[in-house]
Amino acid sequence: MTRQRVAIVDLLDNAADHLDAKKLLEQAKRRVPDIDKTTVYRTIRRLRQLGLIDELDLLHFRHDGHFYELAPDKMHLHIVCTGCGQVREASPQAWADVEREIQAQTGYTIEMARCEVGGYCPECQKKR
Amino acid sequence: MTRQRVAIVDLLDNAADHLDAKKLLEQAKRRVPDIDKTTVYRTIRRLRQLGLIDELDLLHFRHDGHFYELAPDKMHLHIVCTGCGQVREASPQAWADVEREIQAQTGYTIEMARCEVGGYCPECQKKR
DNA sequence: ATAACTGCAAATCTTTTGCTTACAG
DNA sequence: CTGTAAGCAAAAGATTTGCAGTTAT
Repeated sequence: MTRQRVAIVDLLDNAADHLDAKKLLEQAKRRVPDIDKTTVYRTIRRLRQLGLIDELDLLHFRHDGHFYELAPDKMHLHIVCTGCGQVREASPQAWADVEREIQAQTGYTIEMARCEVGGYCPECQKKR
Repeated sequence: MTRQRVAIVDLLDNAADHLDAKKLLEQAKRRVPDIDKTTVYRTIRRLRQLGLIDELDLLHFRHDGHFYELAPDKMHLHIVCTGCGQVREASPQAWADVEREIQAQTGYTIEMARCEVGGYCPECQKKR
């Protein structure tokens, strides 16, 4: 295992918010100053192929690139505040039902799901 | 209303599958041969700002760009077959429940949602 | 040893911007 | 007329590829 990979995985593991490739690179540089963006992208791709991380867009609220997070064992929903851009996650209570219904309706087996919701957080609702 | 806009809106309106900017350009060229990609992108942006079309990624199964569809009145889920890439839509039955639960859980008001699910369609399940 | 991993530069792809000309109301 | 839209070329941002040198096992 190389130092650069350790750094990237570690960052994803301990990230407070969702990271995109640029932030990942910036922060990894603190640990491995010579790390290149290519390595970041290559590592992301591997981890994604292995199913270890998930890719998000967060509704492109900030930019058109992608964000990454360690693949959770349970499906969850990302909710982006259209006012302040803050991202929250809702627990997957309802998801099991949705999944069952989709399977019944379409005959598909569900392997993965990305659900991104936009709305106003309680604070931003007051300001309107 | 310009000819190029009519062409683009018309294509989105009558599209059988989901279109990305490139396909939109190709197909619009049949009607307005000199139309430029810039016009396509600008029109897409306007329509999106007006809330008339929705942007999808379809889990980036084909590429990292975006797909567009006329904004439906009811929320629905896109389900992409991981085997053959075919896209289906599931009706929004379950969505109302999910939405209610998210609102209760987080206090957010929900303005929009994009839900993309990956799995295997019945045909591809047989082939495995 | 040797196969996998890295950095660097250049290429590719999608989308945006600046500017000048053309068109619709 | 007058503002809005179109086309063209060039720029910008995200991601990938080719290649030669380096590192882990």
